[in-house]
Amino acid sequence: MIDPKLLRSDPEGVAKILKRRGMQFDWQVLRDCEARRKAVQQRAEGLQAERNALAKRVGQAKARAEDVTPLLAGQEQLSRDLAAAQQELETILEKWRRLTEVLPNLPAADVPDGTTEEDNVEIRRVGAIAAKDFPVRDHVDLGDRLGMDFAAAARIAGARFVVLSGPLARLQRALTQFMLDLHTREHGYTEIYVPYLVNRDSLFGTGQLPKFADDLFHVKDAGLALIPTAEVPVTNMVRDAIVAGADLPLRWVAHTPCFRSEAGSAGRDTRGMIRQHQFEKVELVQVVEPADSARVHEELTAHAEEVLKRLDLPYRVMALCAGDLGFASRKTYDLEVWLPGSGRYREISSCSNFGDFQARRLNARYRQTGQKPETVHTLNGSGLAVGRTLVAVLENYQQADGRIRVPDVLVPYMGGLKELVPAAPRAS
RNA sequence: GGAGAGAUGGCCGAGUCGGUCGAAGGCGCUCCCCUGCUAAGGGAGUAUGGGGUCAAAAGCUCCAUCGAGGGUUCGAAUCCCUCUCUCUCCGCCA
Repeated sequence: MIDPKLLRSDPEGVAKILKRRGMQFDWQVLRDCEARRKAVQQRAEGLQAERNALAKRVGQAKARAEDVTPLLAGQEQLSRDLAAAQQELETILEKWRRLTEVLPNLPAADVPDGTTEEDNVEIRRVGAIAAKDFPVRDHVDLGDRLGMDFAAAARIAGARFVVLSGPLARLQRALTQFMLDLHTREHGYTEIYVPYLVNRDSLFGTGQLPKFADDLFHVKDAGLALIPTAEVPVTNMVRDAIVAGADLPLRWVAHTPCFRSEAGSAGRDTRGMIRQHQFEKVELVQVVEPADSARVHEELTAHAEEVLKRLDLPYRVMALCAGDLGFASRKTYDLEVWLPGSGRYREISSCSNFGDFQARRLNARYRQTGQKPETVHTLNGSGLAVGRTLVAVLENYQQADGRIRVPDVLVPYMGGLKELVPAAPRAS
């Protein structure tokens, strides 16, 4: 939610900033709506004050056992006027909500200009891409005899699911454990376990609703949806709360499955584990004081990068341009890992500073002792998307014979196993 | 799933037959006094959001909010309805 005070006082200025996202919106409608709101609210509140004063006089008269009928004369008209004014005000407020809750966050000043992915700016590249002296395979080919089974998943559930078995299942668990341990032991995050089904208010708070309902799996009977990311339940920890200033920053790390309908991406990334309806993710969330959020955004990104560094996976950091920013974000860095199988970098983490945008929708505040409550800032980032990390490990650690070397940091998590060995080709 | 009880300010908790209740009291917190330090004590203050006034802040003032939504009424924390959540007992169960 954009600060309503800003929206009311300078809708044109807001429209100008949102234009950087490639977004046109009719700010004059907002301005007119606001002008009417002010007039009607004043009228409605004036009538309410009148009614309250009358009720008070009636009460006092009754207490003195006086006849109250003369006082009640004319109140019918008042009731009708009041009801009409309130009705009108409600209509205007509803319109205001409808117009403003779909407005995305304002990009930070240092977000690069641009309209599409193509305009994102590479900030840095880390890790050398190892030259292979054999034909590289992608994770689907490699996984085929390691326990990656898309056919079984299709039978069980449908397209865009996968079954992992044996060492691959364990590798996924190892990656998860490694990430959780790194963030809890070295980066100061508290591990948190949360619901995987969330209600409408939670989805509204983080910005998935009302605009992006189609991206979710809904459990209609229960009025709930499967989480598309742990960001939703974790960030909602502070919804409708006033946190003590001394308790900030809040830092949480959660491992959850994520569920996405991928409506609108039919035909895209249909091969392999890159784009699934269900995938595992380790998510970092921070709730901080406004003055800290820009710095924390850099730190949180570094925390996610550290996972890639320790896995020795080559990656680059991209600053998203204004046109490519997510709905709720004021600034985002994407981490893209090198995938030899497709010869390109692929997003494996997205680290965003939401400023006060989510916090406003969530009504999430903090209070310094003796001060007024103030809106917090929220941030999050994948640390990392586990499924895609698994893909990256397979493709970057493959050997000429199809074996996968286990990254050093994962060996303890694999019970000492140093190599994944493909099963012999099936005799058929 | 069955039966019952409840939801009030940062926390606990009172609200009588609906009337001057944004709400007693306590705890906590803030400031001041007292005190060699600590402990104890005395005093004052202490919900949130919005509108108006103001250059702005302070102040003043108005409106809303006693789980949420609707209703009855001149007037609802108090009465009625629906929903959500919590608790107790029984049943079932990972």
